[in-house]
Amino acid sequence: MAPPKSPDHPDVKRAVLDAAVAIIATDGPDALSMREVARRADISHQAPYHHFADRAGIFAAISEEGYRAFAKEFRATLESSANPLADCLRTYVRFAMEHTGHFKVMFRSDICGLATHEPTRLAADEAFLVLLDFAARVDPAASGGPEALALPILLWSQAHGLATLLIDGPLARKLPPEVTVNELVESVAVLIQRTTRNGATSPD
Amino acid sequence: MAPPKSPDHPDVKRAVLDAAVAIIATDGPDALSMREVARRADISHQAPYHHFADRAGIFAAISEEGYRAFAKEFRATLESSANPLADCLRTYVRFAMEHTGHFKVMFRSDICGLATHEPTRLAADEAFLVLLDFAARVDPAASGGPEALALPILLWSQAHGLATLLIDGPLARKLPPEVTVNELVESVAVLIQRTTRNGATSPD
DNA sequence: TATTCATACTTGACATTGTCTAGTACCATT
DNA sequence: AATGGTACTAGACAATGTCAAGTATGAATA
Repeated sequence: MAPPKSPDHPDVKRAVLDAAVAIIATDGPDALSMREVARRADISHQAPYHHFADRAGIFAAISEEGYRAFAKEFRATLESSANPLADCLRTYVRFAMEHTGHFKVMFRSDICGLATHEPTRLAADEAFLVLLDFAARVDPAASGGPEALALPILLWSQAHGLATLLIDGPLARKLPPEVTVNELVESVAVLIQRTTRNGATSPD
Repeated sequence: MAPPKSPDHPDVKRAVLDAAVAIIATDGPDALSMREVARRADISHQAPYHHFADRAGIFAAISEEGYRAFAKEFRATLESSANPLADCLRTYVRFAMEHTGHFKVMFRSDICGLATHEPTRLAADEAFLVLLDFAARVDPAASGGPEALALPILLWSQAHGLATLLIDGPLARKLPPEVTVNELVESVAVLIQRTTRNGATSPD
């Protein structure tokens, strides 16, 4: 009846993570308990403990997964785009909206597990490298010197601010359908492009 | 039997705070629950809720109290001392050891209530001003300019590092009695004094 | 083929926690 | 003397994390 379960097919672990991500996406990380996760995954209340030590373990796994997925998607966009600024902003926002559960954990420093979970930290480092590449692509001239972090941080802040406002800020309820979200991202990208123009590699 | 209880004698509120501080000092902030606090204070498990909304409310009150007491003690030391660097370091460490419960909450940004509790933020601001005065006293020349924060932050870091190592770090268990703590602080003060000498107001 | 054994999971029980509700004592008004 | 608000007590409840014991399954060994 049920799919086969073996160490090679750890679908229970997957189910736990999926349930956790779903809970976090709708009710936030604070609403997550081991028992609630088990209930949603339709397993016994003890099953999650065979894969994760505790809540923190689940959070760490989710953020690790999130960092990896983010780095992958972001890099793909970066490498295939002729207009990295607009496309990467779009990717950032899309990631936050499509992986809200991951996103909400990744940037909560108290629960993301960066300090405690080694693989999570590695995944985050990798994601940060992609961000640096992105900034270097936007303005190669600014990638040297002591203030090399200024541009990546600015770009990151802009994307992150827009994304968080959209997924759980006041902006989320002020916009009707998803179509307008794309348009919004589009126009914001144009604005950013304008303010970053001096020194940036403009294709014209 | 019991002392009189009135709005002017809120000894229950005091008892709650004292019990909470005691718990935190020995077992850390995470060990604090509303019921445990009530148990220690020898009151009903609901009594704390008449004075504090929840755990966070207690934490905020404790850190506020801590910031105020710290500012007071630190300022007193600063104003009466001929050798501010050594004396203030001593005061910082003494405060951390005598008010460990407060201290452990004051510097846990996730629970100290700085972001949510207005009076707590005000108390913290006041304490920070005293720190700036201290740095200005150590080296008046460094108090102007854009990097005016460098010295206060350095001094703060030194004192804070020593204090935290002493109250719950590995250093805490490697030192036998309290007498040697004083000697340790003394010798560290000498070292700091030496490294801060250039530009500092030396009394000789 | 039968035995052992570890892993993955279920089930039940328990103490603890936060919270809701109702009740009591006291104090100040009126 | 009646009223009403404040400070607190006391009991019950659902939910959580955790401990202990049991079951199934699949691989290793004999």
